[in-house]
Amino acid sequence: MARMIRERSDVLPMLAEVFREHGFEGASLALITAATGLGKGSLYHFFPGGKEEMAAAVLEEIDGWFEREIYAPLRHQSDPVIAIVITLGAVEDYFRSGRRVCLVGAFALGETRDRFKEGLRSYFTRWIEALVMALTRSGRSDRDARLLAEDAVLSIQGAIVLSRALDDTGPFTRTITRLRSALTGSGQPR
Amino acid sequence: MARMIRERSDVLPMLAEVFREHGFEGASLALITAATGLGKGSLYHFFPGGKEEMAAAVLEEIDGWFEREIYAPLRHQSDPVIAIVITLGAVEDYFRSGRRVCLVGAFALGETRDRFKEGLRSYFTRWIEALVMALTRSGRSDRDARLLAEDAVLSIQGAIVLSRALDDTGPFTRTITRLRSALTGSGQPR
DNA sequence: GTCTATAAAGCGATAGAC
DNA sequence: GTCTATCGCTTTATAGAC
Repeated sequence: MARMIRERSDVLPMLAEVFREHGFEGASLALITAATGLGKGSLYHFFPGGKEEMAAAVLEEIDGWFEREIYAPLRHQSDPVIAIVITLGAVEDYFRSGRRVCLVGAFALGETRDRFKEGLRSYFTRWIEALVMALTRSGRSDRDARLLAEDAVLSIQGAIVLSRALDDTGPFTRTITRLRSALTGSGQPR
Repeated sequence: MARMIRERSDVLPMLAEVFREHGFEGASLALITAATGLGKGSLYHFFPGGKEEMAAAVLEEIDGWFEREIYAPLRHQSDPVIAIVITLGAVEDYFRSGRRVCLVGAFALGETRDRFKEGLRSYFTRWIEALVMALTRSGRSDRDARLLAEDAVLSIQGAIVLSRALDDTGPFTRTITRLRSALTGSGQPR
């Protein structure tokens, strides 16, 4: 009977999954209480601002995860090529090879875009900037690094869309493979 | 006073825009009546199946547009390279350089995915197959054509996501530029 | 074919007991 | 901190007048 939830952060992963699967509008309080096991009372105790605060908290946690697991290694790990390969693998796991939606990307397509504007912009620009840093450290020109980084981030988003539409992880895994070679090679063809 | 709407197809473009801007769940009948100027009575007269039938009809119209303007030229136009360049331009216009969401892509991310499963799959596979046909006709190997086509379609989807998140058409237009060169070149670097 | 009125259900959010 | 009960509003959908 003892509820295992003492902190807000304990429910964030479950919350995130509901938003990912149903979107912001689709994630009803009914679905959220079912997924978290928490009544509305508890939910509003942790998130007085309601659904909007829940979604904002989820975005913040996602942001923290990417900062820690992806951006920081890309920026600071001594060998930038190793950092690229490792974080590409982490991204593949995180998105379950395209089976799992990127909440930030999904929010960018919906009317949620304006509501969480700054969070979305920051998530993508910091990802791109971290990649640019790794790529320039690995010897690329600024211009090359920038184009490559933007293409990598957008390709991952598109790969999720396509893999989900086709219900096939192929597009996502092939994209990761292509990026591994494109980002670590010295600029040759695919 | 004379209402200008005599056929179902007259409302489809307005309907499509509402679904694009608000998603399936977010597109309430209230928003739809406002956007189309039609009362619920008329709406249910044209679409007895309600919102689901409206969305299905919109998807079908989108499918028809792409079949006509994109897939058919890629498959049959005498010069495949010209077909690629022309359809890339049409795609750029259609998505307003990334300002306009791809409804099919957005549906693939949401819970709408299962509801419209066949439509989504068909839209993307036919796009990819048509591109494969143009690329092989232009002299690519089957393997090359397939990888290139999948990458092109998914890059366009990702470019929309990123352009919307950053509120900047740059990623989208750069992606079209990159694809123009990657799909019409003979396989060199970017 | 279009409208208004209305039904029935679900929504997010709040209050208050415990 | 968690629950249930409830409010007020919006939702989809239907009925029936015109």
